[in-house]
Amino acid sequence: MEYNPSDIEKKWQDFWDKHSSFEPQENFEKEKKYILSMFPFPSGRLHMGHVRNYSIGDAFARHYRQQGYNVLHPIGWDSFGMPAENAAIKNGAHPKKWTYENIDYMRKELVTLGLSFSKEREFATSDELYTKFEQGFIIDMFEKGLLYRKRGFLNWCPHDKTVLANEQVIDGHCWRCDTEVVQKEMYQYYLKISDYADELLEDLSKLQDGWPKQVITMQENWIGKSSGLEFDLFFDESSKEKLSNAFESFDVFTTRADTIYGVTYTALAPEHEIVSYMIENRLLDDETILAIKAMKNANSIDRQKEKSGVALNISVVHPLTGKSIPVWVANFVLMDYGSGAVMAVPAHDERDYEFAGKYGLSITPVIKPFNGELPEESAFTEVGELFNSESFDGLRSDDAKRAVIEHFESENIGKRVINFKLKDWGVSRQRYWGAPMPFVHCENCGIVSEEKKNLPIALPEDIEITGEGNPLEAHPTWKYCKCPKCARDAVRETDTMDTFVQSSWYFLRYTASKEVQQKMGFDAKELEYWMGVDHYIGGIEHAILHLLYARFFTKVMRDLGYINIDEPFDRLLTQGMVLKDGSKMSKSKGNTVDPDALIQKYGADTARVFILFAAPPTQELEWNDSAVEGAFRFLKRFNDRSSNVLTCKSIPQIQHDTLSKEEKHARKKVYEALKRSFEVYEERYTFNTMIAGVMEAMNALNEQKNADVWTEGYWILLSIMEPIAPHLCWELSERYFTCNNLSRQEIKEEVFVVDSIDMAVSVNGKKRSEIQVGVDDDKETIIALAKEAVSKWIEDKEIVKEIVVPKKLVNIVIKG
RNA sequence: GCCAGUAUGGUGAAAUUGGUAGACACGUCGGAUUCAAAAUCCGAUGCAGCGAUGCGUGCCGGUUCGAGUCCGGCUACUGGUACCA
Repeated sequence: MEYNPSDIEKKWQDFWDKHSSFEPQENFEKEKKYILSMFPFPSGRLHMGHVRNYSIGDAFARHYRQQGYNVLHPIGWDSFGMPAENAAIKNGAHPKKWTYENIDYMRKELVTLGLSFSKEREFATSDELYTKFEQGFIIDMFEKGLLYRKRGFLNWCPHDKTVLANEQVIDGHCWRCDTEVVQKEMYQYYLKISDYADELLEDLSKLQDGWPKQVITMQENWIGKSSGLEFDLFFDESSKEKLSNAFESFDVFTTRADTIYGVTYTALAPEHEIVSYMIENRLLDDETILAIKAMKNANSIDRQKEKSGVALNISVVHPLTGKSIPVWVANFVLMDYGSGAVMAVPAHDERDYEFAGKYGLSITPVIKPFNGELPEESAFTEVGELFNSESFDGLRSDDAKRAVIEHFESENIGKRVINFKLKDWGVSRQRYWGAPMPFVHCENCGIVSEEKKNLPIALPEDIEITGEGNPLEAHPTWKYCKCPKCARDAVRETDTMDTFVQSSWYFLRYTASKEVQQKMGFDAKELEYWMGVDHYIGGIEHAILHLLYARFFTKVMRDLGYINIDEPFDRLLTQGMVLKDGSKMSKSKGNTVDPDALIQKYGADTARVFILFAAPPTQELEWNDSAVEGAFRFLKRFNDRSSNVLTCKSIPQIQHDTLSKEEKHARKKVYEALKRSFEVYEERYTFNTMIAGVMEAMNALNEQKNADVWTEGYWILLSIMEPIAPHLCWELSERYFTCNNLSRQEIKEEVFVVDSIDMAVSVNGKKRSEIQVGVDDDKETIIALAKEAVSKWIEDKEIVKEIVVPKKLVNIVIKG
């Protein structure tokens, strides 16, 4: 029969829909698998990154269904966020209408891909029901003191009177009106992720077996725990006077206490309160003030690139030597790390060295290498021996760190502290299309959380989005309300939540069955059964922020008493980006390839086979139109050659030892493919090699004519391929096996038994020949055979060594 | 800048633990079939060389009997960098 993807794909999509084939079962006795692909933002159309993500996830889900598990494989929509507002600005579309129309379209696209998602668990994070439960959690966090307000700096466009996301700032200017962007200090809501820094770091060890090493390393570095010395630097008398005695000293933090005698200057962040004081009180000249403002307004990446600074013409006193140290402002000193001030030791820190070189500041080495000289053109940052350091001279720098901190502590002039790079999570946004922060500003009571019975606090729909100001702030009536505490007139919070808040608990929400969905966010029993997620699949670009926030949120939910797990994702597969023309395919770059056209031309099975075959999932995938054809031809061949298969209801029993060489080889290839498929799902995730194995088996089957071998081969191969190309496999499986083979298949070890082995023979590590040896041949026999095979290369040469690697190779080492 | 990756034929890639580099495909070339073409099937295909053989996993160096794999130093590209999601 001809391969006609559009017919069979429609047939099976209808069949699955009619039979609700992919709903999880309520049977909690059964072993479960929770397979989750990261949910999409409904940008309008699926892109290839989605196709890749969901093809991988669907392969897991279908595989584990075949293995007999109760599988939860849900999908939903990460539907709040900036692009909906951008669309409103551009086309005048209402964010809600735009979003839900996109969802309707994309849902159909998912169906045409044949993805085995549960239907009853689907939701969008912009659904009021979702907002309702989320606002409840946020109130709990606020009441527990995990949510607080403080001032923070935001990109501000003075013309549009609006806050800009980093991506909306282009070369320091507003994306819409090109006005120069300034940093404005405003009150923001923050979640205290820093309270969980230690646990987030420690629990990474629990994820070691299930998560990629690189993600764990990135998270470790992001959390950035370091131990060091914190101490005060006191101003000298004239500087104090200059500052009108408003400040006596400031805090600095260093991880290199051993270099304390090498301090030659000290640097403050441009946002430091002393700097602000000096600007406000006109203690600096105009040029200096402009330079500092420029530092503040530069983005965080540029600030770390080209170092710049200005002297404040004030000085502090070195705590041990009493020497005078000039105070500078430096762009690379960050206000939200440590205390926003550093002691600078140019001799032993790269950044300090570069800065000192640029501004002609003095460099005093205090650590020298154990052997050899100090480098002349760079900082010496390795472990060495102290000198120029009074009583600490001669200590190793790592011992000196301890000794110096102890000295500071005993003199009561400093202390050991632990610092984290991890900053608290700013969760408020001055935007419309997000979940409103459920708080009320009352003149009497301050900030008051809304009563849970009034949730959700839903968005008004009659708004205008122009890109200027905050639409909720501008709405004529929405924000006016009564204080939940004192009932007086009050004003609603107009900030909405970061969309990372929604994606931090959506995986919990999926565990809610239909019966509980209206009543609560999730049910404890259901959650206990389904969590944690067995395989979480998503882009590597989420390695830090989303995954860290989701881990944090899970721990907070635990401490609020909602759940009792520590980590949400047992195993993580980070897929590589789908690239086109060398860069990420994304809605913001507009370099997407449309999957619909691909499906229309070749069918979903081809799209899925291609995308899984083209590269291992963790690697980047550069788009290549021409390779799709090959995937299609493979499926066509797979379909055509099924004409060799006999109809049956169970796997044929075959006497292996009666078979010809080609028949034996074909069976071996088939079971090798099966073996590999198990490895792929459990450990390796390399679907490309799994498909290659199936292709090899197909090629081997084609070398022989035994109908039973063909039939057994298809029985197994259809089972392996079903998670990848489900429509064709169900079709063939129905035709020949009444679908009886779409289940767990057993490996038959007899096919792997061999009586001879091919070994390579190399001379000095260079392959020169091959030999065939018996399974039980001893080392001497093998070496003798090998020497004969390479006699040409070794005659008249002195043999130094003979190495035999069993079942692999023989290496003869000769002299000269 | 900082953190994390990646680099193998004309192309996508394979080589699971240091042990036969290039499996499986794409493409190209040749053949069969066809009035012809498409589709399909069969065969060849790392580079250089008629060949023997030599060279070959981004670059430079090292460890080892043996390195795509381990170590040191570079280069290029990609992701993240806290308001893109």
